[in-house]
Amino acid sequence: MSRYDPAAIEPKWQKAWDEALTFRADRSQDRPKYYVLEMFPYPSGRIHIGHVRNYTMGDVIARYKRSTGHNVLHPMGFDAFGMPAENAAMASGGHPKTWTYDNIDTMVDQMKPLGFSIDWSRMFATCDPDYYGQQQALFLDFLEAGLVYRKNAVVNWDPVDMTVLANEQVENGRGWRSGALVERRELTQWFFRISDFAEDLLDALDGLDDWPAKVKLMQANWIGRSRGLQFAFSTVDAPEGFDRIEVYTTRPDTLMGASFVGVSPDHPLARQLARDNPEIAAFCDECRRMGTSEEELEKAEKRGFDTGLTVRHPFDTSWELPVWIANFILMDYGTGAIFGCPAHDQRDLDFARKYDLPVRSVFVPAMGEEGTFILPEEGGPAYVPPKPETVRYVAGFAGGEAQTGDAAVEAAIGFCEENGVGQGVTRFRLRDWGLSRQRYWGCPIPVVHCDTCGVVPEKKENLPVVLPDDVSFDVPGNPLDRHPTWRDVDCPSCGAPARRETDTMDTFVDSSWYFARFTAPDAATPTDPDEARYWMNVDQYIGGIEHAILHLLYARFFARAMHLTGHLPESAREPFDALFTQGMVTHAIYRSTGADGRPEYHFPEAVELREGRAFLREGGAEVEVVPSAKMSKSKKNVVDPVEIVSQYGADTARWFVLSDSPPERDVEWTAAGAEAAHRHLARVHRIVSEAAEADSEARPGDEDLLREMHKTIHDVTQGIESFGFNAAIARLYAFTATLSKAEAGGEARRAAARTLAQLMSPMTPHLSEELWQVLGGEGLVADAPWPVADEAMMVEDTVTLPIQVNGKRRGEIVVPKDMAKDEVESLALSHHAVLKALDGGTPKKVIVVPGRIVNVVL
RNA sequence: GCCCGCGUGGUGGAACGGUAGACACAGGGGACUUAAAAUCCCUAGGCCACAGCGCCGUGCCGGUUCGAGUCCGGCCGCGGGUACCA
Repeated sequence: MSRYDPAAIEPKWQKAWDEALTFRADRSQDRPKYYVLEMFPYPSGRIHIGHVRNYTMGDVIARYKRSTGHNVLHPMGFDAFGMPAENAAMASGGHPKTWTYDNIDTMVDQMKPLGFSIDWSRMFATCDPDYYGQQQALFLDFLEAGLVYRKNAVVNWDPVDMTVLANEQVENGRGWRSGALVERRELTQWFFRISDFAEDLLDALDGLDDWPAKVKLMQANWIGRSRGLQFAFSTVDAPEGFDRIEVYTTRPDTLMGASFVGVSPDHPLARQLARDNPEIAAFCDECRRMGTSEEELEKAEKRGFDTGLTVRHPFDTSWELPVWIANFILMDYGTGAIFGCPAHDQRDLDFARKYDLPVRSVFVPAMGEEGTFILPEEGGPAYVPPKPETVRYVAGFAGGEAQTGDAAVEAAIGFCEENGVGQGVTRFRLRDWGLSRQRYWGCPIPVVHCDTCGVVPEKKENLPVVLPDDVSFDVPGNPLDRHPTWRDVDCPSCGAPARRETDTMDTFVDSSWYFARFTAPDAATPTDPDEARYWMNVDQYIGGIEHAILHLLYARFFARAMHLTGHLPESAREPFDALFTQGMVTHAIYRSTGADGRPEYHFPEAVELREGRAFLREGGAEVEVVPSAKMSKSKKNVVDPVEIVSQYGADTARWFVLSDSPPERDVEWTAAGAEAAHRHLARVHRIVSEAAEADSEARPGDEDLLREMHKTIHDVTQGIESFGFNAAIARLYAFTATLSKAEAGGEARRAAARTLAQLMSPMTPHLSEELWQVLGGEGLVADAPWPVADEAMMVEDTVTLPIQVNGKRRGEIVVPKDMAKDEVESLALSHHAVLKALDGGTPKKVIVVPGRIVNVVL
């Protein structure tokens, strides 16, 4: 009997699958199709243990679906454009292209030994001119369909490096390289009209039954449908053209609590005033000296500037409100102007207290619920109850005195419409998607700027517009902008000399349609209608929760836009039927304090674990253990999958990343856990090999073993179907133990062993092929039909029922499975623990849940 | 700040509202061995009068229920997202 040797068996079976083209996505047979997709990786350089977990989950599904008779599409590619390649070029002088393709080569070499059932013939990278050329064709079609337009938008501008910064490149309001204070600068940029689809993107969430509820909720909140009132305040003594200030509010019922009007520093009125008031100009400039991220804006100290102007309250023209410019009002949302009601908005209250503006409550808690309520005007916090809650209006103007916020809002809108004060409108928080990036390593936007014709789309026959190779990164900024010749082209319309657009596309564009391209990666058009109709939708999409909003929303928009432009069928407007979001792989951090008092981190290899404590191998000093931290190179708590595979084999790595944690949660990688997984696989190898050689006599334990086998088939199948991989694996551990201890004959043990090998095959495909062969299975286990549990074989005759007294467990009884309820009840009542608790009395109530529990209530 | 999650033994975790701690790691004890490794077996939430039909226990406080880790409300801590990181 040979010992378990993954180094020998894994390459052997990978070769066998390759030669048989086992995992080619093939639609020649008339079977149902199944498309499983894991979010493709960014080619950072090396695969990460998190990738292993992500792709193993997809692989389990892919292999399982193959064995249940599906034509499976399971592709892989690379999300290859983006900033890290340019950063690497700046740091070490290479070229983003070489850096990226070298990384892809390395990562493919690292992924293949893991034995994923991927159709590698479909692989592409988004930086392949063939892929981005098709993306440019999509852009032109979207442009023609009116789905793209240009407008001004603000970016983070580094005034020293003279370059645009990403939000993550802004640290505490300063450029990460130059350290200069970041400014906001306006540029003309391209936008996708995603907001036109806001309602549809929101409503269609209801149909996504196999998406996590939390993701749908996050998307719904992001899209943010709100019902409110749009109206105008008329101004007093304002500059010409500013007779009215349009505002939008979701709480028109609080109009009588208005205490000021606020406008964004980017509001036209603020800009107009800044022209001849240097103080206002200075204030607005200061507000603009801030990053563009919502987080930064929201967390910044709320500041304002009194313009000296006033507006009249719409219900009482003698009531004047001051107009302030405030740094927390976004020009992008609503009309860029609000009215502040400090009593019912904490932010407005903070603002009012800071600048000594009036506070006036509009409503108070409903009768009988006041408790220790303190009015905001008397020092209490802003009173902001949920809108469905009933409150009592003390300064209402529409609807009853006691009503819910929702009812009051509707009544207020109705009142305002009747009196010509404003209109009820539905708005969305979702903004159009700005896709322009002032960077080199991205998909060029295929348009030309001509002095006579304006913005002219490139002709499709001239696609792809290819990135030039001869660029340098020795100075900051976009190399396309300073390239000597690349910009110079003839206008596609009039033929006169013109300039190419040098902005490239947001990398989210690249990842918004790759799933469609996988269905026909070599097609001469973005998709092949026939292939798309067959393979779409993605039946199961798997990826990180960090993509819950942006990537998934953009992809949903793209699928709609691709349908409108004829690239996807109607049925693929919602491209991902089921979504699963997996957790991270974490690892302990080993930390000590260096001579300079700063933390020093140590690689796991440098540390020895004894009795739960950690010591340096070198010198033996004890180090601190910080458990379950996100892996990061700087903290030195990374685990290299290549190391794990060479040490234990791919099957061990695959088995372990699935075994210890539910897939949606984080999993902590521990060396001891991997070791144990490996020992278990070796044990399985030995037990199965023994079973293969056992004699063929029938034994009394046969029936027990086979019943356990059918129960295992049932549980493991359920586990895989419901993403309960860890539970499926726990079941397989138990069944292995049962098999090893079984007093069963050779035939039963071989049947059990064959089933075990098969049930493990999605997780440990190489070992399973090997065992399948040892047991004389026909062909490849990868091609064998999935076993089906025989329900009749699973039935147990008796069941153990816990007996509770007042909800506390006091004993248990073993009864026939189908015993009548009253019989169970009388049996339970004669249980000694119950008799003692009753002490001669009678129970108030006896609850019998058949097959579950008995609860005696005294 | 705002939106969304998560919190259970020494550790990772299991548990259709129904026996809390399955399965595994680390620990303890034992078998085999000249010895070790490997393998196998047993044990294992805490507390106590140390073994009982005992008490306590799923981040904290309160509620619903015959029964709550699970549902509801409020807090605390950690993580993800926050529109130019992917």
